[in-house]
Amino acid sequence: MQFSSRLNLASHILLYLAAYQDKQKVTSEVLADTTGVNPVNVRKTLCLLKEAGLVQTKPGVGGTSLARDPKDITLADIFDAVEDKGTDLFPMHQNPNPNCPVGRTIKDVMDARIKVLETSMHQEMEQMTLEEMLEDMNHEIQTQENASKK
Amino acid sequence: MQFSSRLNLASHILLYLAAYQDKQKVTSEVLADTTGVNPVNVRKTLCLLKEAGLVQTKPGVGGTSLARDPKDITLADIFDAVEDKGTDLFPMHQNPNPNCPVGRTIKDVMDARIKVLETSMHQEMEQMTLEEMLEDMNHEIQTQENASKK
DNA sequence: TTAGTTGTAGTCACATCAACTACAACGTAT
DNA sequence: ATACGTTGTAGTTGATGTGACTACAACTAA
Repeated sequence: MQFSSRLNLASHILLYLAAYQDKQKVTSEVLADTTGVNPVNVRKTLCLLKEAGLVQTKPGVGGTSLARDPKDITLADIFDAVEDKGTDLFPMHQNPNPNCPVGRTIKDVMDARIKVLETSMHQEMEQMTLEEMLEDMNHEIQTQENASKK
Repeated sequence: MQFSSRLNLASHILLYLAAYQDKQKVTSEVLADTTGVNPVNVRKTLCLLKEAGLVQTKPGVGGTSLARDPKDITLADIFDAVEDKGTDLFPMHQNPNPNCPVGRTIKDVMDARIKVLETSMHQEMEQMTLEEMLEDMNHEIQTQENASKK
């Protein structure tokens, strides 16, 4: 019915890094605090981001930082890093009847269309950079601060 | 991580109806046979399709038929009928820290982007009609038959 | 009244997810 | 050298969702 919350979690982590990595050491404990997610799960997600070349971590000493400039990280990169590419977005029911013409061809008919949907969604995500998201976030924070001053 | 198989199941059912409803009485047993899915679950999906005004069923006597012309049924109609519109495609992690500027704003930043993705996918689905899918399927069946004759 | 069907409640097994415990491996500071 | 804080990872637990299935009331035509 839906994806895991990992895309949102990973985006949260990367935005936090973009905003704070120069000001403090960002450990999995720190990220667990801002995200409200268990530090172990933070580390699991960090592993996926590291494998995808989006962050660097320092074993032993601790701390994580972005491996690329925020303008060179897109939501598609994050999606590909944390979502399992092997599983279909819309899974087929398992045993369509091969003796029925419809049962025999349904998979091909649906797969072609689902692929279009996935490609379209992926292309949209490629247009969304972390830098842009950071700007949006800062603007949002400004708006909130101004509102609370009044 | 993924949707249920209901979109594929519902599409299978509607394609079967489009192909066979004039030739035979299509009961949930018949649909269970072509889809390989339990008749009870077929009926549950049929209920959703009926509520959405895509099919008609005859209680007592039995049998299901399309309530609209295949060219007036899109994949978006089917999606809306069987997928729960209340739940988000990408759920947010539950407890982002409200005392952290990033935790406070992450939901707004992500929601805006996810909405773009969902809208884009929905618009693609609106372009895909059942009639078109039926043509594709018939073409596929033809291809298979020609291949097996040789 | 009988037969076949729909509509729906409820159980079961299984898979996935996220929280969590536990601990080995690592690197720095003292 | 060793103590400390951290990462990386295995494994358990509880919650949730899915699909197969049983059971049965309600319905309609013959």
